[in-house]
Amino acid sequence: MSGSIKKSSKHSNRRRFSDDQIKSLETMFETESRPELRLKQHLANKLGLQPRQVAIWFQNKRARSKSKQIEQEYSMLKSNYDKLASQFEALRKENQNLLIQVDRLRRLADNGDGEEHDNKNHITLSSSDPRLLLDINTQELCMPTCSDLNRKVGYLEEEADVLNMARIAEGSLASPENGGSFESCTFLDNTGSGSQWWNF
DNA sequence: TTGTGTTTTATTGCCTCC
DNA sequence: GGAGGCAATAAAACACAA
Repeated sequence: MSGSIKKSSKHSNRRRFSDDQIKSLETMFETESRPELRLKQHLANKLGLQPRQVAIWFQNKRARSKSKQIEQEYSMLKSNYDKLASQFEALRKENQNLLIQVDRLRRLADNGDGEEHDNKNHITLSSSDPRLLLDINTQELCMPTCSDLNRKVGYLEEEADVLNMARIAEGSLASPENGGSFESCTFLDNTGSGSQWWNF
């Protein structure tokens, strides 16, 4: 009871600082946020305030400044987080679409429907490109093995013979360095696991 | 005018440093 | 142990919509 009255009387002569006082305090705060006692006393004399009031003003100002800084850091972190979240979402959707495609291809492979089986483990993704194989078990793209390509090469050789015959008929043979040569394929550098099918 | 939310000044209690 | 800083809080002053 008496406490509140006492407190009330304590604050009875409180006044807000004038604009000039605030301006001077702000200016000083910019150069020194924790001024020494002597500087605070000098500032108090200059502004007609108690040194204690100046000390408290700097204390409160530091608190305000700190919370403002925390607010700014928070909004920056939130903005970064939002960016990452949207990137993650885009990647997630892309991954989902790819999984759907893999699933579709696997079903086609299971049905033997349109896709060509090179052996029990692989299907070709493109009838025009024998290098693209999908491993049915791991769902990963992989390099063809010897057995994968044996029949494919035979098929292409037959096709090439037919073309050559046609060109001979037209009087123009294809140059040896042109077209269809497996040796020119850059992906050979990446083959591993003993798939040295290019020795054929 | 008044109720309500925000800002500013001031107090209190605790902690650290010398 | 005293001085000074900080966090939490009180309360006065202020802004503003209804």
